[in-house]
Amino acid sequence: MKNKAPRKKRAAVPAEAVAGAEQSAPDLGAEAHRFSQTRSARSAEILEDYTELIADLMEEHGEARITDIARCLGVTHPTAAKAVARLKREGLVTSRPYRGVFLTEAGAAMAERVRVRHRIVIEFLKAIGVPAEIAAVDAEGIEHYVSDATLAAFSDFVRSAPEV
Amino acid sequence: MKNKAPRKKRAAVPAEAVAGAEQSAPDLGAEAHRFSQTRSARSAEILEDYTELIADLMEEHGEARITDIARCLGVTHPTAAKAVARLKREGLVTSRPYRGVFLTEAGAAMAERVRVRHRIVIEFLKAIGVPAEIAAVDAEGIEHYVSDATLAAFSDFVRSAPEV
DNA sequence: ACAAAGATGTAGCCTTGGCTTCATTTCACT
DNA sequence: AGTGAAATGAAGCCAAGGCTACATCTTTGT
Repeated sequence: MKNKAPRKKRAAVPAEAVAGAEQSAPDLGAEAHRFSQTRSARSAEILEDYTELIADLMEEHGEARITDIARCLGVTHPTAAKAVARLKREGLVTSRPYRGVFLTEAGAAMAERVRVRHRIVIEFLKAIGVPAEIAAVDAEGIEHYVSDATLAAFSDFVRSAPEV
Repeated sequence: MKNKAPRKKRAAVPAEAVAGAEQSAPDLGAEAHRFSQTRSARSAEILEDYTELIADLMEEHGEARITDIARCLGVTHPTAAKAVARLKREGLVTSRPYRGVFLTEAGAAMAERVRVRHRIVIEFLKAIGVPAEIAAVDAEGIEHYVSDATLAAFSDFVRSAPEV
């Protein structure tokens, strides 16, 4: 074994002197930690999108079919099927061969959370003057990265400023 | 060839009756299109993160080293190296073996755009009452999904409401 | 000058999210 | 009831972003 423990020599970058220089946390990795969180959110994005969509489809038709899911998301059906398999592994949905997809309790709970968040983000964007169509697109990406604190701020804003 | 052209029978879901039912566009795929855009943004996220970070590091030390990049992002060095290789392929950076990484003009331009956007998003979040540390984390994810229109709205808001 | 430490490179593996192609099952309709 | 279209499944490919392990180059320090 050669390089195991992290050492530092040379012009080791302080890591606080970078990018988020407004923070004073002296621990190496304040930066890194932030990005880690973002990475986690990133991997949850797709799960959330599928879950939300499946909830919508179930509400509309009582079931969500792979083909519909795929069409709504703009992907091919094998892609949707693979994602559903993953959702199943994670315990968010159930499905039987050649049958539709259904949310489990956990899945329904997640869908509800996601839907609420989604709605708030869209309303908020419109409230600050973003055109509805653009708000719809942006919200699709933004929603996955909005923390509870930020969501609360969005919500407060919408409530306190009905028109802008 | 069997299933080639898309046909529809049975209970084909209208695709507008779902999720974003606020739009009236009758073309199949209004939904899908929105998600496609989000997917594009998703794949650009990492490029933007790296580019921005490299700009910061270059500003601080005149060069960006793989190890520093990796540490700041909280990934291992081979991961950073692979990403840099991709950035290089895309013409955003240059590098020579065992030497640092440098932004090309295109890379510097992207970094500048990203930095401006990043700053606006953070200022905006703080302006609506999100605590600074949380704003920093959320901005890291949100920034990649903010359209020009939304960014303008953010910017306007910050200017018109210095304190909240 | 040289040895050790640190930085970089290389190879290979995993997972995920895309895709195409082809096989199989269901379903709607005559 | 039977058939053909549509839906689902299964296999296999690719790129990207992670990782570990190991090899090699540079730099530091004595």
